[in-house]
Amino acid sequence: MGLVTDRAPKQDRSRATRQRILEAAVSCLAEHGWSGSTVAVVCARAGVSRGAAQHHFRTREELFTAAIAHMAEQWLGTVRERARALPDSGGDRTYAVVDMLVTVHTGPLFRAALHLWVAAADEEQLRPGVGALEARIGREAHRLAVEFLGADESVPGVRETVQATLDMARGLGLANLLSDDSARRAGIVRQWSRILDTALRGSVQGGVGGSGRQPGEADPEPGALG
Amino acid sequence: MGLVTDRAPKQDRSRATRQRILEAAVSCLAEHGWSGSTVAVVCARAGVSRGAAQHHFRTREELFTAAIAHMAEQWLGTVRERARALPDSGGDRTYAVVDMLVTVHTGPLFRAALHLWVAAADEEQLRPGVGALEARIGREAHRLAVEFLGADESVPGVRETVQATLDMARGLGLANLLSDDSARRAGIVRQWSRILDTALRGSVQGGVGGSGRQPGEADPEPGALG
DNA sequence: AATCAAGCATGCGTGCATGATTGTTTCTGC
DNA sequence: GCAGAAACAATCATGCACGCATGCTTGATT
Repeated sequence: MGLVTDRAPKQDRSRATRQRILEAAVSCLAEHGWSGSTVAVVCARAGVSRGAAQHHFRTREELFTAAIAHMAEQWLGTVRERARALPDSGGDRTYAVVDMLVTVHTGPLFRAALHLWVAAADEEQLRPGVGALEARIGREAHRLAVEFLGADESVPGVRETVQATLDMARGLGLANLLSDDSARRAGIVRQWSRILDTALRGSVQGGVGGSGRQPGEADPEPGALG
Repeated sequence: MGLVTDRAPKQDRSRATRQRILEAAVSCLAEHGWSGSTVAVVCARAGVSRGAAQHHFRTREELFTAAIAHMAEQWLGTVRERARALPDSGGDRTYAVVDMLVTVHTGPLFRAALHLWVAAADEEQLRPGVGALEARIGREAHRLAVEFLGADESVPGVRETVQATLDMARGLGLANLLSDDSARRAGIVRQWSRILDTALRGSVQGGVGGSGRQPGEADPEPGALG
């Protein structure tokens, strides 16, 4: 048959090392930040040489662009995994959902994404990739939060309430960066879930200005993951 | 009299350039991030040579340590300035306070602090200084929020509600990093100010687990500024 | 078995940021 | 007015990270 037009990656080893490099990149982002995640550091963590990384990704930017997509996959898997452990219904479920949302914003994946996020604010080369990650993760996070909470977005104010919950989770994840914030966080999660439960039941509703948003059309929500 | 033991900075020019370097450092942090804020860049923005900066701050770390303190001063001034424009009372006041808190988390000062914050998660040399900034700003932010909102922290749950508000503001500030998030933010601020107003009036209260915190003893709240 | 290409490792050159050194101007004290 | 120190400027030296170019190893094809 013809030549190697299909670029068949029959070498399983190649894909394996590629995966190792990507996972090492994400880990290094969480542990050493953006500028600290040099290709040499990533390669050292992956246990390969710099030449290997350069074979798979010509430039550093290309490497982390791929790592961003890798992170999105990991995040979706994490959330779906944790979602199975949620209680079926009742007031406990609201707490469980809020706790889960906040928890996935305090893990290593969120740290990595946060580093990328902040770095992308200045490094122009990162903005497109991180922007795509942000958009995708944000939409998914909001969609899953609405689903898990059983919220009715056709009720005015509910959408904003859910968004506020996610933004608070991001804030808590940010607060957990430097020091262990788990003690303070626990109390906030409890209180927030109470307030959220009350708000979603209809006590605190009301149209938000003249927005008049339809349930279907989503405004982009910034994404962050844990 | 004796020699220059008192280190009297009689040279006004010296203090002036020092201030210019510090302000340039903060601005560069907001615009170029941590690793992008090289001393040469800061000096270029300040309009001085690298030697001048090196005269005032021997090392880069020393420069940004001083810049951190400078930021804290600026932040306090900004908040006090904005606080004077708050309405006296009524439901509008809650909205105005929330809006103000969120606004100061979307400005250049918050961007600079955010960059420092994230950088300090990895750069060990930055942690003490940024930790102090975080502690001071966090305490002040919480104290001012309680004061402006007229919240009664002796009521169980109120403290956590205020903290959650600040964490949400931080999350909104983070969301505003890459893209202009003002439209989405406006709706969230409106909705949350409604919920917060209801929560602070006593509808959504309740002890937070077995924390049993006394009103006086503050747990450290992470700081962020705008 | 031989050959060829992909996967991978090693060494080199360039550019940049930091810190240190030296030189020049400006102010202060006697 | 002069000496001395401080403020500031300019240059040098070291280290690091990236990208490239070369060479070795492994697996696939015939």
